[in-house]
Order: sequence, then C-alpha cells, then structure tokens
Amino acid sequence: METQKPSFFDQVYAVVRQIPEGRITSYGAIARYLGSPQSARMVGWAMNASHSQPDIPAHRVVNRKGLLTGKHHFGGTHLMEQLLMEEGVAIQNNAVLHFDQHYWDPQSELPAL
DNA sequence: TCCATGACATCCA
DNA sequence: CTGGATGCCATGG
Repeated sequence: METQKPSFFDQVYAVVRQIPEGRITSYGAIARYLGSPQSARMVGWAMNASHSQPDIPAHRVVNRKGLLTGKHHFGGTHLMEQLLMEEGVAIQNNAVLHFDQHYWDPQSELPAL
C-alpha cells in the first residue's frame, strides 16, 4: 500500500538482505556505506520497521560493540542469539564473540554506491 | 502543524 | 579518559 518511494530504509534493507550467512555487521557500517555515518540511528529505526520485511535478517545486525541490542525486539527471547548460533556465530552475554572475525563490511564486500 | 522519540555512532569539552 | 551534546531520516502522537 502507499507509494513506496526509494528511501534510506529501502537501502538499509537492501544491504542487510545481502549479508552473507554467518556474518554480522554494525549499524554504523551500513549507515556509512549509505554515505551518512551519523544516520546509524535510522538504520536501527529501519530495522524496527523491518518487521514488515520478511527477508531482513536483523539478527545479523548488531551495534558497534557487538551487543545484540535488538534482541529485545525478537520477541524477548534468545531467538536472536539462537539464530546466530545456528549460523555458526558464538554469542555470550548478549554479545557476539569474535565480532571482528564475523564482521562483514558492506563498504568492503559490496560495490561502492 | 509541531514536537519528541528511535534496535547508534562520532565529535567536542 | 569520561561525559554530554549533536546528527541524520522517518514515524507517531
């Protein structure tokens, strides 16, 4: 419904949707890839709206500290951690272990805008 | 119509 | 080094 015009949200969805399995990225990385590092907040907000998008592996998106800040949005369960664990990503204390190892930089993996 | 908030990150003092 | 303020776009009240 409504006229879905091209917006930051769509770009965020596009990037998150292209995150390889077993990899994770940060809000700032996506925002920076879009050209606005300070729009990291919008990325998080986009994820909130991602509930309307079935192909948005939001569990692969964590904050700069590797903390599963959005876990609370997955139903209040360890679903987010479980999903990552299923993909081979170790989680401890709501934080991603070897964050740097599983880190996936869109700016490095995806073509520049 | 205007104001406040949002799953964050970065800069300045 | 630590704390506070700012920035971005969109949505909700």
